[in-house]
Amino acid sequence: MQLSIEPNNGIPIYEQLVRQVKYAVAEGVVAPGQVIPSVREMARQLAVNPNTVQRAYLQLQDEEVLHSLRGRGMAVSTGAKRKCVSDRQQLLAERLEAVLDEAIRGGLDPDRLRDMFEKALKNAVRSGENPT
Amino acid sequence: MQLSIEPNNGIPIYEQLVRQVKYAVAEGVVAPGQVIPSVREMARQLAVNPNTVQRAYLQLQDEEVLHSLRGRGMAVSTGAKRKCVSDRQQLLAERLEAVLDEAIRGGLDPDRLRDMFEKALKNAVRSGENPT
Amino acid sequence: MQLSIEPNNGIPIYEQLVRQVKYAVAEGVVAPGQVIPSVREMARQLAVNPNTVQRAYLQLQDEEVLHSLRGRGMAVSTGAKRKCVSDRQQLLAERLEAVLDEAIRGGLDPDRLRDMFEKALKNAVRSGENPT
Amino acid sequence: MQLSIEPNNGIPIYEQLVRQVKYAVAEGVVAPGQVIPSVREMARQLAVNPNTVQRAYLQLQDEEVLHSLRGRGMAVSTGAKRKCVSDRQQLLAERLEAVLDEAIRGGLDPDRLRDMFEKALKNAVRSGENPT
DNA sequence: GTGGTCTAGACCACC
DNA sequence: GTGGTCTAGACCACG
Repeated sequence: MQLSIEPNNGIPIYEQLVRQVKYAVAEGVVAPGQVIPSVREMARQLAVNPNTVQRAYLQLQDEEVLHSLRGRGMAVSTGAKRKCVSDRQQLLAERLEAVLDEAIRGGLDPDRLRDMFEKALKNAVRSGENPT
Repeated sequence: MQLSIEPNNGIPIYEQLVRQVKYAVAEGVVAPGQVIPSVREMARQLAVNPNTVQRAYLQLQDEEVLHSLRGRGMAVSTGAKRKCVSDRQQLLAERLEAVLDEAIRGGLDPDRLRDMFEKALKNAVRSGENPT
Repeated sequence: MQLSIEPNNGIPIYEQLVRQVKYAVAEGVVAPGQVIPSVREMARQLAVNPNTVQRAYLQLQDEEVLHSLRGRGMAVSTGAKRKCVSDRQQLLAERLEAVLDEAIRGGLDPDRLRDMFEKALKNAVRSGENPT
Repeated sequence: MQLSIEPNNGIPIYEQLVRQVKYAVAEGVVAPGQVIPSVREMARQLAVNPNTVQRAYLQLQDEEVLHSLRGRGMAVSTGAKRKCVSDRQQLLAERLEAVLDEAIRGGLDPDRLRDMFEKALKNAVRSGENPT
């Protein structure tokens, strides 16, 4: 599991960690039952404060994506994959709707938005193919 | 010009004000040269601290959307309308692309996204017609 | 006496009036004893609030450049010309020194400043010859 | 980095702070990447309200001289030094020209101004050597 | 009346 | 600890 965080991009680091772990689970990069890197190890790899990693792991535990194996670390929970997949979809839907909602309230019409959507989609796909 | 702010929705009040004034200018609700409500008046209407309104107006002044008429109030600058319209479009495009970018990186395919887009768009339009 | 004020250039309007009247006196455009336009007339000509003109005249009275002739208006005082000439020079010296002082404290060396002075002087002379 | 502010000299405190930080950056007193004193620390040192310091830092952030490191403080941005050096020079040139412009319009001749310049320069240098 | 500045003190999220 | 936001209330200059 290879995570990458961008400090100071506006999104809290712990939040970036939470999302990326969820993505990794949803994509099957880490399978239920599998042990993930320790707080210390992860903090070292990402050059991040251990407190920050701890916070992310705690939140993932609250959301039942991870559970702790006493003395052995944190492991992906059973059922986490299904949960992450549907979470991802719902979160995305909410964010899309929030953006569109503001756009509509801001006076843009749906057809105009569809154009912008297709353009943005093309950019996003391309940048996904040629990661910076 | 009738603004509405939602406290505690995560977006700072002054930022909400900035956006809404820009939208009002973009939509022509207030025309260049026109004087907008005073800091105190706006603060009273929105039940918000005058300093918060002041901060929003100050930022709009920095962005050359407003300018102050000494002793008479703040007025919409010439050229502000064009600026606000293009700003709105660019901001929206960036936000759309950010969401889509993350979606693509998160493993969703374009057709799936198009579906979600249409659904979100329908919701947004409906909530725009029946404002909460 | 032809004055011109620029609203919203940062310098208070009443201050611009004070300076310009002093310049006019220093240059001999208006002579001691001569009556200057009334507050109302001046305010009308410059499209300015009469209170603002009043304030400027009051200050000029305090500085003994003008004095009021009961029922006939304000007139230039005897000795005002000499005073205005020397005031102008002293004010200018102070401002020059303030700028240079900050420049020195800001780390620029005298030779560098001399260059900038000559360049600025050339610009100022040129813009004085071809008034905008 | 040792700043000093003069309350009630007409220039807003936050503006004095902005200028002095820029000077410090231009002079290399603080290098890009370096973390500057926190809002609270600076406020304590200068016996000024933290909000006032905050406002100055915010403006410096808008001008891309500083950027915030979440939870760690404010740091000087890369490229800030070059920017500050050229800003300083341009600002000074503008102010010099403004003063000279008014002097010319006020009827003083260039040679007279050169004399005044040299005298003011001497004073400024001396006061720079024996700081009050 | 207007905008502009400043103080005092509070709460929050983040590291 | 840090920066960021907000409130409350004050004073000033300007028109």
